[in-house]
Amino acid sequence: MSPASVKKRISESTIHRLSLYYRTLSLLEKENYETVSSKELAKREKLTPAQVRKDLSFFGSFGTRGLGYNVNELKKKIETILGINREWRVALIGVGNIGSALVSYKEFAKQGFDIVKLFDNDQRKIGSNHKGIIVSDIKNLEKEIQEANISMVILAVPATVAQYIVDDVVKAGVTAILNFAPINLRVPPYVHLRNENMAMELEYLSFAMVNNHSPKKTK
Amino acid sequence: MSPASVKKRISESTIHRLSLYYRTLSLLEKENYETVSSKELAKREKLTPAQVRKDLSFFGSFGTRGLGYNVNELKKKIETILGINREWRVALIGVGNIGSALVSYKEFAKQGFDIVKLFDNDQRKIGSNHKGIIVSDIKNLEKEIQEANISMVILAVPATVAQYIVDDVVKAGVTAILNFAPINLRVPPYVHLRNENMAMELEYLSFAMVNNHSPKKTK
DNA sequence: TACTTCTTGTGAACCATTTCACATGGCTTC
DNA sequence: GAAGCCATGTGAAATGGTTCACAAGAAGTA
Ligand SMILES: NC(=O)c1ccc[n+]([C@@H]2O[C@H](COP(=O)([O-])OP(=O)(O)OC[C@H]3O[C@@H](n4cnc5c(N)ncnc54)[C@H](O)[C@@H]3O)[C@@H](O)[C@H]2O)c1
Ligand SMILES: NC(=O)c1ccc[n+]([C@@H]2O[C@H](COP(=O)([O-])OP(=O)(O)OC[C@H]3O[C@@H](n4cnc5c(N)ncnc54)[C@H](O)[C@@H]3O)[C@@H](O)[C@H]2O)c1
Repeated sequence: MSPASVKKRISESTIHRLSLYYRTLSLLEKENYETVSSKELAKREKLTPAQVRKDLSFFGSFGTRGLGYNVNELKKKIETILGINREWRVALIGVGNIGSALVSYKEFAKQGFDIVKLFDNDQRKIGSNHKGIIVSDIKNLEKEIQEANISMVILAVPATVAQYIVDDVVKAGVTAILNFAPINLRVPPYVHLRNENMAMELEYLSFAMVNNHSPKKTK
Repeated sequence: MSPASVKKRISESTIHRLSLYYRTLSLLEKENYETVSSKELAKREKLTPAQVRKDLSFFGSFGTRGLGYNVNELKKKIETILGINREWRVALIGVGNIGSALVSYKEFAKQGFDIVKLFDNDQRKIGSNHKGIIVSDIKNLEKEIQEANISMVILAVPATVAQYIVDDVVKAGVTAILNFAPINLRVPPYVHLRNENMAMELEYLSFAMVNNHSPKKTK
């Protein structure tokens, strides 16, 4: 048993798998499963039961020997671990092709990621209404981010301007950024940055095809 | 020296890093760099020089001792390794929010990923024109995929129908799929499947914020 | 209560990836 | 053409992640 207070380095893979478990547990809940074993969970994710148990064991012991895990209980535990048992106030910057798609996506809000602010620099877009949110002028970024109590930013602007905007976003006090621009952004060490890079996934597929690379897992 | 013919298990991380090197080499080329050292490349990717050299060494020896790598030459080598020195004919299924964004994205074509077919089942979308491509009826999927010589599919349909469509796509002979639906798809072992899951990245950020998790690298 | 069955939680073993460290060899200068 | 410099390429060591294997606990049965 390792309580949450004990600092241990949790690997990126473990966190990603927790996301997968979470999604599957939501499904199992809908299918009215009461309990689930590491074996069953593993089967659904194409992992080993030991992997599932080890992942969970980093955060505590949530199961019952001989029985498995209570679906609803484990789901709530993972929500707490991932920090999605709360609202995250998110701003989206760059209401273009990909930005608009993301605003329309309702699943984010269901998981606690509430897009409450939109920013752009295009006069035709500023003031327009997207899913009930009025697009703000990027000029007011710092002020409005602070007023709206934003803690995460989704960045969907052209790569050429991404670094400038990130600098402003960091100045405004935001410490978590999901970036869609295909560029290496510089941020201070205390800022959490993730890059979403679709071209990279296509390139991986291309490599796999050319080399007949048998994949072990799908990310 | 390990020639391309020698089969060796290359890790997913290595392939992803090759994508990063590729992007940086393209930039360096524009900045008129003639050569680049593993040190410089590593600095730009926030990796170690040894990591860069080891990654490349799996595929051959492309550098010159004392000098570094020729930028243009290495870029071409990586293009060959990744299999992006050719055209991939891609079909996109589901011309909704995210699908439309992807069709408009010109960078894919620049890297050899040519979206040449669109499919949907919505009568209002079938027959409409997106960036010069007429949306086809999903009913004709198999026939049109084969006629158009498609080898990759981008799937941007609701999770509820994704498995049915994947089954048809596989039947049509496609062996590479990039899936945006948040669901575990079943495919035969010879089909390459990658999942793009944005919620997972937000959840990672959430975890990192809550746990003050210092990231080592950004994916 | 004793016995069987089932599945967790976890050190230890195993395997993969990253980093180290240095011999090697090309390039330049004198 | 010898010497010095520099950065590659790569075995070996170190680190990190996954799987094994089993003790132990919970539930059901008799
Ligand atoms: N569209 C895709 O499918 C796709 C796929 C992968 C990556 N991306 C990346 O995502 C980013 C956005 O792509 P897109 O296709 O949505 O582009 P887009 O041009 O449609 O949208 C960019 C938006 O950013 C806004 N913008 C530009 N400069 C700005 C500034 N200084 N401040 C505020 N807003 C500004 C523009 O007005 C526009 O609304 C790009 O970096 C692109 O490379 C897009
Ligand atoms: N929009 C986003 O930002 C976003 C983010 C992450 C993941 N996703 C995922 O991407 C997928 C698409 O999302 P979206 O927001 O673009 O949804 P959407 O509803 O806008 O688009 C889905 C498209 O698929 C088409 N479709 C539905 N059933 C079909 C069928 N049987 N055959 C062919 N076409 C069919 C619809 O007509 C529609 O055009 C979903 O699985 C969603 O969960 C979307």
